[in-house]
Amino acid sequence: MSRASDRAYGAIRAHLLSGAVKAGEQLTEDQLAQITGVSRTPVREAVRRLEDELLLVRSDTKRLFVADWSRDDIEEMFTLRQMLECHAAERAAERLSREQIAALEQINRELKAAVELPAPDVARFLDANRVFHEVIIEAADSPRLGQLLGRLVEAPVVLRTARTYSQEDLRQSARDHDELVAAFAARDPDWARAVMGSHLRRAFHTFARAVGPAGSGPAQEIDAKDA
Amino acid sequence: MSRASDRAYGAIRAHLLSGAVKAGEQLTEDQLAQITGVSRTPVREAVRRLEDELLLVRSDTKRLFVADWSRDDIEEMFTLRQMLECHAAERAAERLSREQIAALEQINRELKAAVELPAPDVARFLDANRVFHEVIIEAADSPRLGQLLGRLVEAPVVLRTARTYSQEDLRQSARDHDELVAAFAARDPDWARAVMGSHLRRAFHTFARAVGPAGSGPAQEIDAKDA
DNA sequence: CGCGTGGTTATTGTATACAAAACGCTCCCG
DNA sequence: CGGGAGCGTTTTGTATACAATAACCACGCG
Repeated sequence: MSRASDRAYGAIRAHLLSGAVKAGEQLTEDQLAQITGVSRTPVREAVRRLEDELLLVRSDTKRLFVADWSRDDIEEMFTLRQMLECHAAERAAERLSREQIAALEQINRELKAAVELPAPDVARFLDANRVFHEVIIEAADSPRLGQLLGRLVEAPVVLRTARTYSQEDLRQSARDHDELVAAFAARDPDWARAVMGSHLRRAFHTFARAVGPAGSGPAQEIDAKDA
Repeated sequence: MSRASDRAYGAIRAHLLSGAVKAGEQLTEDQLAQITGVSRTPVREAVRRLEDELLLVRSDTKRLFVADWSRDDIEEMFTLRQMLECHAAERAAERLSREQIAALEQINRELKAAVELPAPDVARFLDANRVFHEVIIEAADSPRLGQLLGRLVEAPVVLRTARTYSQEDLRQSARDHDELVAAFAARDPDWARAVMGSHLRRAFHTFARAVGPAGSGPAQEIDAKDA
């Protein structure tokens, strides 16, 4: 995409995930323009993308806030993601080339390496994890499916709560990926779907544990007052 | 939303669906600004929304074109919509109030009236149909689900091929809606899901029939040359 | 003392001018 | 005759100034 609006997007996204701003906090386009070093025009474009990804939300009167995800919001997101990504895994099982399957194995080796260093490197883990899932979605060969999933996987919680992963959580993810690869190699769509389903559902519970039991967690109030 | 960008969105959308422009044709922001009577700034915002809804697409070098849906694109869209809207129907069956179910009955009466006039009034039919589905999605109480479905149902084919509906097609839709209402009244999520599934899958075949057999239909080439 | 009301400031929305990039054409060279 | 480099034109991207709207605050009235 365009240079300035892309830089703005990346900079704002990094700023949000860095934890420098609290959920529910108000932001202004001017602030973001200063932070990113570009004018408000590309900032507005970047902000629209981040709104689509639900990292930012607007109040009823157009004021801009950092999104605040409740536990129910997270569950809803994972449910939708599971529905779509199981479908993707099914299609991928029928379409992945041998080379792509080999690539997935390689990516998962990298992922395991990130888990097993003296201490797990969560950033590297997340990166490999993201690429792994992207390859599958790509192989599903359904552009709109990819577009819809793009929205969901950008959820803020993913990075925010990353550090609450235990090493055992990470290891289990790697094992899930291994089994996914096995399902792909066997060209078994049902198997792939099932593994993806449990993989994502477990991921939800890992996140949910960090946020708290059902019914708790931040409330998504955007009254423009409680900023 | 904002006044000018909203007017631009509506005007451009109407312009696209009016058939005044051919699929695959190139558009420029200036043209659209003239048509809509606002400056390029709100036009660009409107265009971004229409890109999200896949009514417009951009070439790899940012040129803007009217989207051209192949038969496979349409099938993909319906498959995703079916996946998501079946889920919505399931949730709605557990959540619809008596008042909402009564409202659905009323909407479907309106829909039947549109079908049975001396000649069917397709515009009225589509309007009632849209409202009917919106009520269900609303009742599903899943904001992101609604957001995702919003993308899909805006597909250009819906209005473009509307006139290819036979009266019998419309009557069958009305019967499907009746059965959905029955499933909701019975509070039976499985029933609701199943009816919604067949309803949408049949709708796909109705559309596909208009476009032609598998493998045919426009190709989604966006090489910026064939405009 | 509560609460609406007017004015003031902060924030978002729009228009316009300019910059950057891409397309298409011509012309030149092999 | 084909291909590619250069240049003018078209189209998109960005900055800035201004307009419209919403929040805030203080004041006065009941």
